[in-house]
Amino acid sequence: MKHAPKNPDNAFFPLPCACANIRRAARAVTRLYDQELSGTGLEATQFSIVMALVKAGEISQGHLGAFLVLDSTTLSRSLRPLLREGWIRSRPGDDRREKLIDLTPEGRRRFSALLPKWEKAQERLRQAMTDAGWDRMQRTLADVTEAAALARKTR
Amino acid sequence: MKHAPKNPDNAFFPLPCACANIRRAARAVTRLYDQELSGTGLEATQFSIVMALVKAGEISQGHLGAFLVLDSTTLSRSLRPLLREGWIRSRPGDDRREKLIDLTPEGRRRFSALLPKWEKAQERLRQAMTDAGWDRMQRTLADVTEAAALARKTR
DNA sequence: ATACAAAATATGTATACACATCTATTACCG
DNA sequence: CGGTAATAGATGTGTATACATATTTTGTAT
Repeated sequence: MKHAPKNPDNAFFPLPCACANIRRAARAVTRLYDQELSGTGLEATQFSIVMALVKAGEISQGHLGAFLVLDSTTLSRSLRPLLREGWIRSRPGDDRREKLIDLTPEGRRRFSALLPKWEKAQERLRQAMTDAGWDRMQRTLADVTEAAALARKTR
Repeated sequence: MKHAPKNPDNAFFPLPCACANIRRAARAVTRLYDQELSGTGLEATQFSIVMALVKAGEISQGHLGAFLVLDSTTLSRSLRPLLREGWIRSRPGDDRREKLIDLTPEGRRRFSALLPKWEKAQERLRQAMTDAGWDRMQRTLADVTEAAALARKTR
């Protein structure tokens, strides 16, 4: 039969460090969403990028990075798989330093097709929390993102 | 003189996706802490690991991973820089499959020495939020970590 | 005692992310 | 207009992270 793992405990003692806590939470949530998105061709990160593009329409790499709080040079490489797999396309802007990113029609279609899987992940998380907890979370994440971005610039 | 960047807007429209939001928030917070920790020899992630070890004392790689919601195999490589730089040490456990991780005395000392920098980061974030917001955040992060871990296993 | 299942970690592979630095382009100032 | 500073993005380098797979060790059923 199966042996019990040595560590059955399931407690996530909060650390005093907000950074440690939020990173840990992000890993936990990412794992859940990735479990659901597995096999769709998109993982959590790229799903986020595509979703942002659905909202934003054609947008420069820099603006996309600013919105996602992602270094724009990081996007240089993060966008590659999406380009390779035909989700997005790019063209130079009027300002020829800029690169404008956009979804392909095919990317838009595929995104719609996998929305149900995303919703399932979202629903699973939601149901593991209270409604109040969920709302608090969304509000808090907006707050802390704003606060951290502000504090960093304020330096 | 300096030209204004084309994108002065500072709004982080929340996305419907909790995963996208928490990952974005984690990036924003990590950047802030890294700014403060810069030059200390530890970045946010490794700081978290060391802090966890301060709390936990000697602990197996697997248990450490469980606590941090980090795949234990990921730790195989994440611990390398800490070993290399003398923050931690390891030895085999009684169960010789296990590897027990512990801080070195030197690591403990260095950690204490850089605590003020960490506190400064924490303080900067805190002051960019309300007290209520801060408390809500800590509670929420505990909630969502627990919920995500639960939901994932429940599958 | 042996055989098989499960656990702990290591390694291969791919993506995620930041910062420093480099290049090309653009903006501004005199 | 010409020179310099600032921006947008690409690339080098190093860490972060997951999962699949391989290896070693341990537990358990017969």
